[in-house]
Amino acid sequence: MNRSPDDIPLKFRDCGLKSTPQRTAIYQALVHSTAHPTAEDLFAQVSPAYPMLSLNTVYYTLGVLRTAGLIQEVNIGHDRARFDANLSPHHHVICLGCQTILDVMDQKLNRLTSPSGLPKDFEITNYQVAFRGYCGPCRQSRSPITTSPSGKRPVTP
Amino acid sequence: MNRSPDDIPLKFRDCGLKSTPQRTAIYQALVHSTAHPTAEDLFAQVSPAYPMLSLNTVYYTLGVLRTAGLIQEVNIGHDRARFDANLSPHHHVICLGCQTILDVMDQKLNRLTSPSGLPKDFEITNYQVAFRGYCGPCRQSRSPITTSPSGKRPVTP
DNA sequence: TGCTAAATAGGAATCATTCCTAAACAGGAA
DNA sequence: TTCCTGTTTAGGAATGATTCCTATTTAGCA
Repeated sequence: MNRSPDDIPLKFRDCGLKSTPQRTAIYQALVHSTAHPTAEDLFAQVSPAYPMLSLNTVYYTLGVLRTAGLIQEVNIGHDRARFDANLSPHHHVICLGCQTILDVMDQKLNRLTSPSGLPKDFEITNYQVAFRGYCGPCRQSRSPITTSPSGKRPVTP
Repeated sequence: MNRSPDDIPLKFRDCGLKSTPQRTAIYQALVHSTAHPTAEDLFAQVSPAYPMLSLNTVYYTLGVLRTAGLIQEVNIGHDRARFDANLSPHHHVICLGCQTILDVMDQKLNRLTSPSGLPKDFEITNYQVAFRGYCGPCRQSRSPITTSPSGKRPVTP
């Protein structure tokens, strides 16, 4: 029996989730994106095909998918949640200018050893490296730094 | 001339910031904490000494200090911002149970090389490793996993 | 000592996210 | 196939962190 990795309804059933058109569309949009979209982004993307779709449903669905382990939440700031259907071990590069998130699949980074000086009973389940900086276009338009208190600024660790 | 690292008004002036009692108290509270407090935490901590203090001022002050490079914002989720006055290169261990953040000063982690497969013109200014898992107490009270859609769950990278 | 721009406090506004609820629906049982 | 039941959906309202607006106060310089 041949189960394609793109058979989303099947994947849902494997996780004990009901398969609905909305749910499938939302998950599919996320799987086909590398942009780490927000709930609103996904809503905008799926809405045309499902005019009755509610943003609520997007949030609910993302919660269900995350709980099922089919997607993960990526945080680059505290402002809004972004999501990623890429479950293979990977890390992120974040542009502080345009907030773009790029995936980094670098095997070296997947072999970091547990850090020293940790409480003995702390159990690490996973880790992620977040590289921050500026992409080409943002580097250029960055000369006149507007230093408003609200403006984000890079701080070297 | 001897300038103590604890002379906060002096440090403020060095950064071109005015020194006010509220600002000093907020910064001092953050410097003396390793708990990565939220704005509200700091407000609660400083409030008793400054009953007229407004939460607004805490937010404004944190923005100013961040822009000045005296503190950094730490994000463990998108829910609320947490702050850190520890500017030496370090990383974080986050308990997914109680949301505690521990500092990790591990020299090995400060020598990661730039990841492969990055656009040539991307300029990395800093990076941070976030280890996630469960501290001792939270490991114990975790056996019956309540899998509600809203509940956070670890996802191995 | 006076001036001026920055800082403060308070209230209102914003916006992502969650909560609540009734109607619609998927998937198993009969 | 049809029925039943628990899940999912949509919409509206609520929540809560953060920001905006503004008048008053204050730090630090001339």
